Amino acid sequence: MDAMTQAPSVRTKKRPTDQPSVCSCVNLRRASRAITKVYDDALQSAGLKVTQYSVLVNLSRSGSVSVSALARMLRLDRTTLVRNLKSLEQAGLVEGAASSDSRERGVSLSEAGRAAVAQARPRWTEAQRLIEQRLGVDGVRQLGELVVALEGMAGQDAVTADSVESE
Amino acid sequence: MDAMTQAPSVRTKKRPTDQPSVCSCVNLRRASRAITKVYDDALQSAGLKVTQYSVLVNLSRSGSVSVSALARMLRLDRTTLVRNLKSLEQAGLVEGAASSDSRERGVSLSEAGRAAVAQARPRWTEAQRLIEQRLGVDGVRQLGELVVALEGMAGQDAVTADSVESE
DNA sequence: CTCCTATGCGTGCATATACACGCATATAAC
DNA sequence: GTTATATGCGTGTATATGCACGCATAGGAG
Repeated sequence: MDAMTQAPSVRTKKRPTDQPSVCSCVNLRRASRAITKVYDDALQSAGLKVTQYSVLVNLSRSGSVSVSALARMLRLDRTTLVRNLKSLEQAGLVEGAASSDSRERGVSLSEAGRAAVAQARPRWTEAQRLIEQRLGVDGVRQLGELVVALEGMAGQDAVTADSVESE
Repeated sequence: MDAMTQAPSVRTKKRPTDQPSVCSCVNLRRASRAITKVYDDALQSAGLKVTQYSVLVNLSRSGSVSVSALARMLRLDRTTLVRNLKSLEQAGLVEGAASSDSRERGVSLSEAGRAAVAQARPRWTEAQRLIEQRLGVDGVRQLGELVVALEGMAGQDAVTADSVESE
């Protein structure tokens, strides 16, 4: 019986028990949801989600960039970024920018966008502090290594029906 | 300059460079997206996403349960689970079940649901193997600790405007 | 029985994520 | 110059996520 959630022990009926899953993916997704809530709560008074803050900060450091370039920076699917940018543009935090290549659509921070980042930054810093306090410097470092290891798995997954059922 | 993505070093222009972000939340979200792709790719031949497989496996272990109880098991927002269940029901993998409490809606695996789990399990196992190979047993264990630490942060966030701007 | 409270459920709304497509343009090949 | 290829973009479709609400019922207080 390979589980998927609660690893061992008994079912205590009510208490969530806070046991990690045996599935690394489920664990990572749960961790992601939990930490996202911490940051989103912190940034709420600035009217931003952490995903939006991430986009804005990157824009503030890169100046005018194409959508694809920004997506690469954020390690985000380009089409996902297109949607994420839409709400930021509607909110007036991001504006269009010229580009040499006419296929490209340049985007950059608006004045309001810069103000939003300035207002949100201390809240983000506070969330960072909370997390480091919780995970420890080592935990934060391990997390960085985790990302690098996992993002390096792209492409050559090779989990075909053959590799599972035949041999 | 607190970054948010690429920590130090130079911008090489094209190579993604695979540097972790300085933001733990961004790192965790990136890791989550990456690992989800590994599992989703593995489960694709079984026609399931890892999120769906997770629901089905939990159902297969719990038998008939209420939506709320299942949400607690999965550490998922109840309303999120309601939507996730919808597609599984439409696919005929999950069916309704009776319940003593008439407020509750019982759900359980259908025969097709059990078959889907049986078909998907080896693929999931293979994905687990891939991940353990990549992260090492230690990495997988640290990941489990990470989840527990982060899910324990619920509630008392206390990142108010005061705690940041005033004091 | 009636009222209050706790619990379970589903929906509206907003955002995030990614794959499959199709459109447009820049570039290289001839 | 025309054709083929590569690159950049946005949309349709499907799923995931969670908050704010409102509805309904179970259980206890009176």
